[in-house]
Amino acid sequence: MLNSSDILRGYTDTIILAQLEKEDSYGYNISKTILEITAGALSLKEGTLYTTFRRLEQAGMIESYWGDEMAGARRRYYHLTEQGKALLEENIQDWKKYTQMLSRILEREDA
Amino acid sequence: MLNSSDILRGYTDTIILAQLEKEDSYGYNISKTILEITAGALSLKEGTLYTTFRRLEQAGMIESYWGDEMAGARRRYYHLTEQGKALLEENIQDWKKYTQMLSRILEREDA
DNA sequence: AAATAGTATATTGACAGGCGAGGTATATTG
DNA sequence: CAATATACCTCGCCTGTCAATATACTATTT
Repeated sequence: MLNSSDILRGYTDTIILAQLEKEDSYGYNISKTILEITAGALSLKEGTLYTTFRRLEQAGMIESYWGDEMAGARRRYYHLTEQGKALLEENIQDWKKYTQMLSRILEREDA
Repeated sequence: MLNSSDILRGYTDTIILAQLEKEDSYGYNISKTILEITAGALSLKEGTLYTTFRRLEQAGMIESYWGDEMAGARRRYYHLTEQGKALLEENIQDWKKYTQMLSRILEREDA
């Protein structure tokens, strides 16, 4: 009943921002990276990924540009803006806070 | 941008089940308890609360009965079933797993 | 040369959970 | 008697996720 779609909800933004903090990247790559890190347990589906990019770009959190690959499929790279960096910091703080609260609610004395 | 509604999504069930594991309880009381534990940061809204009760009862995770209060407003108490207890255990394990994964994704070396 | 698989982006409509707004009822206190 | 607190319930909206679908280039196999 607790499924990964609902876990993801609210965190896709943060996950993407965190990836872009390391270096500029593109959809397919971010998607694969998350799959690797989580051993397949968490996957950003394409529909989610690209609608999230649109939302974050419209909000000024990321900027995009086309890569100059001479071979293979074209890639749209994303870059974290200053605003995006600030949002990431905020979201990570919030995440810590909420995790702690859920911990207080869910963890029983005997657990 | 990271709002509590999206954090909650997927966890309301688990939060309610966890409260009912301690003892039978009713909507208004669970709602207040969560507010207290989280110092107001997490609140189960009524719309959410009661639709969740319906869902969990239909799924056989909880059972309800009317309290026998002689005074005050009537209370519908909920009781955790064996199935519900099993689901709670499962959800808590999942929660730990997902938290760990998010931690791996979100926490940077410098953090 | 045709088929298959991998890389890569994008859009659409359906679905489900959370929530605001509305409603009902009882008890207490100023 | 008005306001506040306790207590329950329902309806329809909103938003994010996802399945399905489409496009296009490259490399490898048949």
